[in-house]
Amino acid sequence: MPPSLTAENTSGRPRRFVIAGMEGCTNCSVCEVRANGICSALRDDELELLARAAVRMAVPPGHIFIEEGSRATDFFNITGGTVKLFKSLPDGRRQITGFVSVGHFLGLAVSDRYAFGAEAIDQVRLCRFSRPKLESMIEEFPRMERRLLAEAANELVAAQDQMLLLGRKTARERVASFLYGQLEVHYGDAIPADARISFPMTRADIADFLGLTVETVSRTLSGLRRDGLVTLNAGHTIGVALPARLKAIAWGDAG
Amino acid sequence: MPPSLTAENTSGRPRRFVIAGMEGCTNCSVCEVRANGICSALRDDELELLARAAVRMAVPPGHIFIEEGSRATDFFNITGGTVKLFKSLPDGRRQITGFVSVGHFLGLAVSDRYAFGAEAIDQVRLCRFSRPKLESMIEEFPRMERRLLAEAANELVAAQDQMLLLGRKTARERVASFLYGQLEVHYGDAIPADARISFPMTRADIADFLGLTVETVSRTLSGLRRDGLVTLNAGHTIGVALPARLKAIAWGDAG
DNA sequence: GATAAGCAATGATTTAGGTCAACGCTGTTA
DNA sequence: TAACAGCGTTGACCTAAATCATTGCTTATC
Repeated sequence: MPPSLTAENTSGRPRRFVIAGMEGCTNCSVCEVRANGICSALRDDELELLARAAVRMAVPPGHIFIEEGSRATDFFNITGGTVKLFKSLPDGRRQITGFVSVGHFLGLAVSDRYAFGAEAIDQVRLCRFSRPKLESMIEEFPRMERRLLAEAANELVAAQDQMLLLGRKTARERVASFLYGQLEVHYGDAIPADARISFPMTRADIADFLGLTVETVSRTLSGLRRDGLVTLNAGHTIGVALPARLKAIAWGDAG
Repeated sequence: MPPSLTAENTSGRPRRFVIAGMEGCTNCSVCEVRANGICSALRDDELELLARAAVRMAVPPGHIFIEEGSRATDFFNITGGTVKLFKSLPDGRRQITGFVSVGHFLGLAVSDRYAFGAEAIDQVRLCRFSRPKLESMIEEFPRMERRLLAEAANELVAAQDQMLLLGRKTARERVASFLYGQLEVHYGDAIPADARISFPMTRADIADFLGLTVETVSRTLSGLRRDGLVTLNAGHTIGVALPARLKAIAWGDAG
C-alpha cells in the first residue's frame, strides 16, 4: 500500500505538470528518461511489454511515497524531480541516506518491507511497477537484471563513501564533499572553474544527509564564503570559483 | 594485481591451516561453504565449471589482500575467517564499512578499480576468480547473477543502517548496535537471554567501524558493564544478559 | 628474565559541534 | 497590512566525544 500516491490526472492540482502525450502514457519508447532508467536495458519491442506493467505518477513536494517499514509492494523508476531517501530512529532523529533523481531505480529489497522511506523534495514524476510484474519482466529480460546489478553496485560505492564521510570527516569536509558532489551531479566529470550549482534541498535536508545540525551547515557555509571559496546567492544557488580547492578540502587537505 | 596473496601451499607457514583434501582443490561440490556462497546458486555439474575458474587461497591475519584504489582484476568468495572492508582518507583516517565472513562475495564494482580495501582480521580462506572468468560464468548461469543481486541488495540495507548509526546515534547507541549485530551474526534470529559472543576484531577495529575512538569504545563498554548490561571477559568475549535491553538502547530507548 | 611491542582501560583536559535563543526575510493566509 | 509559518543566519553557551597521557596487562624476542 503505497500511501496515497497522486496518480496522474487524478490530483486536484493545475495540469501544467502534465506534458502533452503523457497522460496514461503506455509507450515507453518515447519516455523522456529512456536513456537513463532501467528501461535503457531494453529494446523497443521489449519496452512495449514494460509499458503495460508501468503506472506513471506525479508526487508533490514534501509527499512521502515510500513509508519506512511498510510492505514493499512496488518498485519505482524516477523520471523527474528529486527524492530524498531516509531512515529514522523512533525518537525522530533522521538520516538521509541519499538524494536520487532522474533514471534512478527504487525499491530493490530482499525483505518484503522497505528498509527506508522516500520523500519528494520538489515535484517528482515516476513510473511504478508492481513487484510480481517487475519480477516476471526480469525473468524474461536478463539484461534488465544486469542493469539492476550495476546500479546496486554503484549505490554501494556511494554508500561506502558516505560512511567514510559520516564516520570520519569534519563538518567543513562534509559540507565541501556535499557541494563537490552536487557539482559532479550537474557537470559530470567536466567541472568548470567558476561553476554554479542550484539544488532543491533545504539546509535541514543537507544537515540530515551530512549527520550535522542546520546551524552547523549554515555556519560552515558562511565560513566557506568568508574564505572566498563559495558565493551564496539567494535561494538554493551556490557559486564555486575553485572546485579543485573544494575537492581538496573534502578529502582532508585542510584549508 | 592483488598484492602478494598467500597462495595455498606456496607460503612458508606451518601447514596446519591446510585441511586435508583442500590443497589445489578443484571440486567445489565438496566445498565447506557450498551452502553459503554464490556457489549455492549452482547445480553440481555447473560447479565443475566453477572449480576450474577458482583459485583457493589463504590470507594471514593483518594482510591486506585488496588495496584501495588498485585495479579490480579479481573477485573473491570468502570461505573462512573474517575480513574488514575499509576506506581511508589521505591523512590516514580510516572508516571500516563492514566486517564480512564465510559465504560473502567481494569485489563487485562497475569501475575498474576497487573502491575499498580488504584486510584479513584472523586467518582467512577464500576463492579467487578472475574478472573475465566470473563474467563468463554469470553469462552462462543467470541464477548466479540473481544471487549477486540479492547479496548487493542486502548489503545496501546494511549500509543504510550503518549510515543512520554514523550520522545520528550516540556512542552508547553505536556500541550497543555493534554488540547486538554481533549477537545476530552468531545466533541468527534466535538470540537467547544470557547470550555470549566472541569476535576477532580489536577495539581499534570496532572504533573505526563505529566512527569513534578506541578510548570511547573502551569507556562505553566499561559503562555498559557498570550498568550490568554486559560482562567483559578476557580476550574478545562478551556476555550479554539481556539482549532485549541492548537492542532497546541501540534504537534510542536511552538507558 | 629483561626488553619491547601490541592491546586495553582509565584519568585529565580540550574542542568541535550541538543546543538554545533571537532575528531577518519571504511568501501565504485572513 | 497584519499575523503567521517556514527557512536561513548568527550569537552565547554547553556537552559528548576527542585528545593527550599514564598504567597494566599479555605475548613475542633476544
